[in-house]
Amino acid sequence: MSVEPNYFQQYQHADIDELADAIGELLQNPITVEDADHKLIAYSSHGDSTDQARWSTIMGRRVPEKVLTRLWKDGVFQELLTQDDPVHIPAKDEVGLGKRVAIAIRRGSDVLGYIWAQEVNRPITREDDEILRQAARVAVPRLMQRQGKRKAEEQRRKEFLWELLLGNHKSESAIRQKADSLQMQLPTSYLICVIEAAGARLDQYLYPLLMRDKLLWVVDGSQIILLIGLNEDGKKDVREVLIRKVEQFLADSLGKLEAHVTEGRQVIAGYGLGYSTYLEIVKSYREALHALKIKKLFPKENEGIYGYHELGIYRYLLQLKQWEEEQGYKNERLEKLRQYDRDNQTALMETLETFLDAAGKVNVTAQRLHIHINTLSYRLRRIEEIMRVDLENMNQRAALYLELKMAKLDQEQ
Amino acid sequence: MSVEPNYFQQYQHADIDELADAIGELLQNPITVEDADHKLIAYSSHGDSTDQARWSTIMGRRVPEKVLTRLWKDGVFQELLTQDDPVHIPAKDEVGLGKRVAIAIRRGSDVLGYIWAQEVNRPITREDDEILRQAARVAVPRLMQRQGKRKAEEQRRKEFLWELLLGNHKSESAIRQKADSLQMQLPTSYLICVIEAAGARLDQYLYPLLMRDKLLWVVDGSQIILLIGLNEDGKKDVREVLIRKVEQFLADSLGKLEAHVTEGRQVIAGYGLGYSTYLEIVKSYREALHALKIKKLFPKENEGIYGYHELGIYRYLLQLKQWEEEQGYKNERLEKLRQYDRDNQTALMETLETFLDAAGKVNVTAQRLHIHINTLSYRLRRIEEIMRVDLENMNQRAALYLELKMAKLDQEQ
DNA sequence: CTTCTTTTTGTGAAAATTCACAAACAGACT
DNA sequence: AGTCTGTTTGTGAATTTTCACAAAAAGAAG
Repeated sequence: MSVEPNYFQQYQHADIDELADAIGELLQNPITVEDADHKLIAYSSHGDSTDQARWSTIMGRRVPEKVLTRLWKDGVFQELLTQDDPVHIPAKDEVGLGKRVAIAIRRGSDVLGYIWAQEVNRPITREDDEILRQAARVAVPRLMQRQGKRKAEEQRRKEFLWELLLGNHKSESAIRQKADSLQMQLPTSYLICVIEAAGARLDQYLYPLLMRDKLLWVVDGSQIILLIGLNEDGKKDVREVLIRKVEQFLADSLGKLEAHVTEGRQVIAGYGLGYSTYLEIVKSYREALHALKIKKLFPKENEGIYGYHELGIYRYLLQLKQWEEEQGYKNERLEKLRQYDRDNQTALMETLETFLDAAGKVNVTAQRLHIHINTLSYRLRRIEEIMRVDLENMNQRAALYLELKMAKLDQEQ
Repeated sequence: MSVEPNYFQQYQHADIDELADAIGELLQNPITVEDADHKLIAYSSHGDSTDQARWSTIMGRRVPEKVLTRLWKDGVFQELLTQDDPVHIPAKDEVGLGKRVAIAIRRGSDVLGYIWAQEVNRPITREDDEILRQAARVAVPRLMQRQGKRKAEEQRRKEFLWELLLGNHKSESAIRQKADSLQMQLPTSYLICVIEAAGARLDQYLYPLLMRDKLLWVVDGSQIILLIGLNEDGKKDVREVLIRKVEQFLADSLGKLEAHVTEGRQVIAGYGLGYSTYLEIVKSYREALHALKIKKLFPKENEGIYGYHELGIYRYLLQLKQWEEEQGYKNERLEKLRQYDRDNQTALMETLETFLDAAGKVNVTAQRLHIHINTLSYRLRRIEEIMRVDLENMNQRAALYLELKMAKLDQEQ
């Protein structure tokens, strides 16, 4: 293996624009340098032939939204954010983007910006990768200064989010003012989503997602807390559709995440209701945490469910349980059935739970239990006798359902 | 109408035994005088021919339990307690009771005791009634002295019960001691039952019941609070059977009471769980009151239900409602359905409630609503669309059921 | 081993549920 | 008046549930 030359030795202390020109000379192609927020930082002056995307970027001092969206969609940024090597990108004519190569400028796990090299004068091959790698390294100190400010601001924003989550602010207008002073534009509507992973570094894992949607987020131990905006354009219907869209999106990506990361460790997520005033962020946060807690306690029962409002009776369960304990209420019916099961080595409790879970449908229940329908019918009659309940009565059935799930709380945990 | 003679003019200040003899002389039959607790107070010395019942009463200084039970069963005491006239009682040979006439000795609404006149030497006719009426009046002062003591004791017992109900005692042994000092034998197990009637004088109405079972009771405004004993003879099974018996009895008599007294005013009743230690009497009382409260709020839903343990989900409802309010949770689903009903003049809410109440049975629901089954099926599909719920899912169904009943709380009240 | 109780499975007929499809009706809007 | 939408009712067939009755299997108790 040959020793690679040090392409940018004389540019260690050069201006960032000079660096762009130098890369452009080496690759014989137009170069653009952006920060992590895709704001233009420098560009090579040499190139005369360029594409629509680069032209718009330079004129607007930022990469057009349309282009960014497309690149996120195609997974280009996901690649850039997770690897050190340059990424070769085919042309995307619909958004006026010619063929090019890009590399992330990174320091540790932080991405400070990107270098883009367009392919117009000559193709950029794998041999050129080292040039870009070195260029990315050399660009780091230059971007650090900018990043420093951004980081500090980011930090202050995160602190502000914590204040909001903990309910430290007492007036909506004060919140708006502080948000303005931090140059944050709070979404008109929002919800809080909390994701928890036992050992994984979630923020790293979620980086593409966080960057793409410019989400406001903070980390708390093994949890990451996201503020997700629901910007309503106008009518109420729109807002509802939007919420549902976000819910859909969350359910999708959280589902994927769960499936993806489950290499030994567990990922759980939950989100609260959507609100419009930021005094209520405390509620959304509390709701998200509650959903998370319930999902930990009843993983199977709440598979595919993330929203607090979707929890159904589980939303009440902990509260009810606590209340029962305070009152010192002892539920004899369930205990009697459990005792019967122990004495006779039967499975009436399981039968009852399956039956209730199946909303009283006998064939479903029998199938799930792998028993004959008449066996089920016999068992149900037996259960009614032993517990003295009427399973046809909705009040009793619902109460039993609640009691059963409550009982599982101290049984399994 | 002829003026009745004053039969007992010279006995106004005579001894109670002399009075018994005097009545015996007038009626030419054996006489027995008892207090309200059926303890023997006096008897005529004249008679030589007597029956088994009277003999046992005199020898035991109290009317045998067997005889009392029979007389309660046959409604004799109910008559005696509620009317001023003598009651003519046919012979009840099975308990060794010959034909006789009895009258209550009463002062105001209080029954102080009874005069019994056996019919052996000559029949006692309607003409003799006035003799017994006057005798009962003359006997009053004599019984008052005894009654005075009894009343004071009764008063102290009632005060003690109040102390128990309010949880003023901190140790079980202290409770037992005080009970002993008041010569009360507390049942080994018990439960608290509360009956409420708007305007009626319940204690008067329940007098026969209270007297018969020697229940401990206190009055609180329009409520009467009963301590009902569950004396278990031995095994656990027995206790359970006993509790069920008492429940049956309560349900029966309370049902009758409700049906009977509903001349404009409402009678409601509820009872708590059965306990064995008297520190827990507070719980049973609170439970009884809670059952009462729920029955007021949901009279139809809890018709024929009196026990706290039978309330099902209603047991949780108030607590949950309060929690929801504290959390500031707004239920949008139900509101949406209500709005739809308003906008389109439909009855989806009623349909949903009926469906849930019928435990998801379509034919029952359709019948109750007087609609075609397909209409119901259409409406249910509509409800699922509008509310975005899956009525087949037990969790959602139960949650909806709870929410619906909770919503009724602030809707109707 | 027999007897008794409890549990499981089977059969068959009546009743209820589900589903697809269609006709009729009412109200709102053009 | 015609159209559209939402609602109600009807029909019929496949499927499911309910109920009564009975036979078999398993385990405990004598």
